[in-house]
Amino acid sequence: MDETSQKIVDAAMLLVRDKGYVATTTKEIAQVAGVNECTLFRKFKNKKDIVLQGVSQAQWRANVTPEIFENVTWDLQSDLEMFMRAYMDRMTPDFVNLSIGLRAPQLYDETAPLIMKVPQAFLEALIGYLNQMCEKGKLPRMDFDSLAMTFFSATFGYTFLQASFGKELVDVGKDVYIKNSVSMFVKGLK
Amino acid sequence: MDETSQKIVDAAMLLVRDKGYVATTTKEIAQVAGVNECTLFRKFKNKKDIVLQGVSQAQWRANVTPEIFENVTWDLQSDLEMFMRAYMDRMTPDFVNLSIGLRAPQLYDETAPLIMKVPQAFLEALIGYLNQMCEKGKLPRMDFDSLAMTFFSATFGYTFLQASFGKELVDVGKDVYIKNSVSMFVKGLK
DNA sequence: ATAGAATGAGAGCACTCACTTGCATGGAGG
DNA sequence: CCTCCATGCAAGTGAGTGCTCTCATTCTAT
Repeated sequence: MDETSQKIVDAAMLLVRDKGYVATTTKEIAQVAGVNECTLFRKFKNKKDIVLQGVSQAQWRANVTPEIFENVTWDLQSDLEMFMRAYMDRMTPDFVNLSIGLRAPQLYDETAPLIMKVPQAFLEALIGYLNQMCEKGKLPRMDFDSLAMTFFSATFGYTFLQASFGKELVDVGKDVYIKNSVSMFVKGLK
Repeated sequence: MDETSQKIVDAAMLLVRDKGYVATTTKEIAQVAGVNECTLFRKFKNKKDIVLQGVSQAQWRANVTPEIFENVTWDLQSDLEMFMRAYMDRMTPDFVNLSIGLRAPQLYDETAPLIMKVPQAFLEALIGYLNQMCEKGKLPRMDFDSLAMTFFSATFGYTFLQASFGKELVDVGKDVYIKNSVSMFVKGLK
């Protein structure tokens, strides 16, 4: 992807994050990208195409990829903290808002599989990890699919709620949240 | 609120749920409500006003009110299950989608305090409950703000993820999820 | 130096948007 | 019977919308 196209994609994603897909106009994308409006349609088929190119780039999915969950130490507490922190450090409020801005019915069918890559990377890594911990004899056999879903929901839920309501809802900082919730999970998994 | 106005509000909320606020047109609201378009502007100031009236009604906030968390039995496992189930039974995918459709920047400043009533009702009830359980000597003293946030995040996160991705993500049914996650919480809280 | 590709400028297309206006109609209450 | 109020109807407002067209300009590679 050439430089101009990338500038256009970046501008589009910023605007979708701030105002949602429908409210984002091609005129404004061009303006933010610093190009003429008709250049958009020389490089891309239409407005939707621009955004679709964006979501397909890992950098616009907060770089949450399977690799970031690889550095495990086989200590349950510190590994679960690493999982949660790896997600939260990348999935900033900006990216939460972007993924909401992408939920317009006009594109959700096509963006959903890409957006889903993010939770999938987390869940597959975590389920794999728990199974290996079980094989190592460090965990009893349990319903790891269900428990991984609980742990990810707790991670995702906090991230989303903080991005949406901030401290107005409950003033619990990230570090405190990670520490307390992980240690409860560890106790609950034994 | 007279019958015609309520029909208009209801139609507007359905459309916002399905297509988002920006993509919802006044022409379509009128059509779904079965009234003439100009009647909308006789009853309400503008399009935004219609939706704002909607969010202010409890029935359009899934009827998640503090009262639904009152029937506690002071048994930790069954009470936590009741909390989670009371939320999930009401907060259907339709309502999840509605609250996303309401997140347009044009109204979010005004809708956020109303949407926030839902998580607030859950969290305040749960924090109060945990403190009382502590006073009764059934729980050790812990950081209940943080732990309640974990439990609500796990509840909200699952609800939201199921509404967004369904079984494609992880095929864990509601009953299994509630049972497994609550029993892990109970172990973790002791 | 020159050809070819990329881009800008500007006008314009058909269409939709939220919202308004003027007038006709119908039904309920005195 | 008459009045009044709610609503329907049709037309129209001006301001966008995504997208296209033509033509001029700039840059780069040979």
